[in-house]
Amino acid sequence: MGRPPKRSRRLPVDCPSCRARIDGLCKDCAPEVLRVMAAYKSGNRQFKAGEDLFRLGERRDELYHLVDGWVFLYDLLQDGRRQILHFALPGALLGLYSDSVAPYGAQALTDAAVGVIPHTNLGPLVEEHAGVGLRLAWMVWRERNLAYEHLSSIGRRSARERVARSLLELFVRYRMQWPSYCADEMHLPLTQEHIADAAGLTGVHVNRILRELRKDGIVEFHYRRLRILNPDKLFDVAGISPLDVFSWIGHET
Amino acid sequence: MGRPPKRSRRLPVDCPSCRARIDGLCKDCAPEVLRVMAAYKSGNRQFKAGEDLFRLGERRDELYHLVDGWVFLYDLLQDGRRQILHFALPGALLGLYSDSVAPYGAQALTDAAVGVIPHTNLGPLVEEHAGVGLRLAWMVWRERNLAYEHLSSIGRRSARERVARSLLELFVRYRMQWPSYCADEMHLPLTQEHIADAAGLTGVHVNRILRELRKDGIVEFHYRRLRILNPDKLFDVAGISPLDVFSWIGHET
DNA sequence: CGCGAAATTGAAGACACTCAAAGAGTGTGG
DNA sequence: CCACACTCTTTGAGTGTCTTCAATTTCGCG
Repeated sequence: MGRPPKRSRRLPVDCPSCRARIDGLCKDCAPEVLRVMAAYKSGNRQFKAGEDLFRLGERRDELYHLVDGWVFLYDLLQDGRRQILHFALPGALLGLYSDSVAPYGAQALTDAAVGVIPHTNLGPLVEEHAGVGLRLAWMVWRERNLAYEHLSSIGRRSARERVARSLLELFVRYRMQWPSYCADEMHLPLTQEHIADAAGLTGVHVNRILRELRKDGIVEFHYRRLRILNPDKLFDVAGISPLDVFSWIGHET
Repeated sequence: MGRPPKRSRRLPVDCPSCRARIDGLCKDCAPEVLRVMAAYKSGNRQFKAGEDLFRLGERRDELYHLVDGWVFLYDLLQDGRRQILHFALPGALLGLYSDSVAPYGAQALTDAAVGVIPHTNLGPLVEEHAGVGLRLAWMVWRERNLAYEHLSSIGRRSARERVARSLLELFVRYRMQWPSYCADEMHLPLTQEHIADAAGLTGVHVNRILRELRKDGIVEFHYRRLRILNPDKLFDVAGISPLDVFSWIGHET
């Protein structure tokens, strides 16, 4: 089974054991910095699966540091069409800068836990540890690059390529969270509709594409279980070079 | 005529007169900070229209601060399909972080001028002026948001909506560069093919959409001349609230 | 076991694409 | 200054991918 060992969704009490250290703001931080970061947090917060962390157009004066669970960012048009912009994994920064209106919503796919940092603390935090500002910029920059790739996928690729790319991205990024874990299968807490809304397609059509991919022995995604049958072919169908994945996970190349 | 007064494309000699102060790294900086920033520059550089600032997959160890001219970022697939990711205006940061491979190319649409900041200077710069790190993060964050809106447009909107949105965005963002300037017409240094590649459509289809929009008296775009005939209707067709534009230009709402 | 949400399949139609050719505009060199 | 070459734009006809609508089946959960 690809399912990771069952963990409670409670927030870790202290930063040193926090999973956001794998890829979040605190990655590679000296323990001393961790203590400082903790000082700038105003608290923690839990969300249930399906719950909105914040909605389109809401005001927020805090930054969420996702510590556990899956969250997706989405845009909603007047008539109900939905576009999923990003799937956020632990370590992601979900809030906003400055006291402005949210240009997108954020919804929990699983139970989720976040650390809360008020915006007003951001200035002083960066003042005290200049490296954090750069780290912040770097994280946002990586998200922007992911958005750009996503753009390229939706704008210029066929449905088959798009679906393949979505699954591949999710698989690779998830696997980075569990470096020691190794399997061709995982629990992916999405419906086909989520994939469709991320890929700019309809649920019906995603279903047909998945049928093809399954028939071709490339990948299976069925009731929240994702299994990679033929990785090489998957990269091929997605039109992606294995080298590209380094940019998803923040490696230097 | 909407054409701005003819300016030479030479780089300003000193920061205080640089146009990147309108919306770039240096916006709202104290004069003292400007002097410091200048100290971290390694020099300036010029590019001709049509020239690549850098190509997909190239390595760069410097950051470009666009000072004058239009540049677009693009992705290129194996088979030649092109996706335009972003149109950059003066003030934009074009380089990369860290010594990594460029995930996209950048090409000048007009003659362009940039200030060059080596990556190795970034750490020390931020060390000296912590605010710059935050400003950096904020700029990238805004670009990410623009990418998200773009994503939503391509993924969920009709060709008509997409083209309208592209033109509207370019018009509004350009106008911000010339706050005192006011006209319903501008020189837009793009072909219909550029619009198509940005909107995820073909040039032929963009042409048909433009014909419709012209016939409906909403907007004209013909041989690099853009004219807004009916702003209200344009917002309407683009499916955009006038309030949304604030996020494009970096205003607080 | 039975209910609701998600997945699956079919048939018909729409929107955008491809291919192809002609017309308009721009720039260059004679 | 005009002519030629080139790029960009425009238009038509036919095609294909993806959508829409609707019905049925499967799955997870109480």
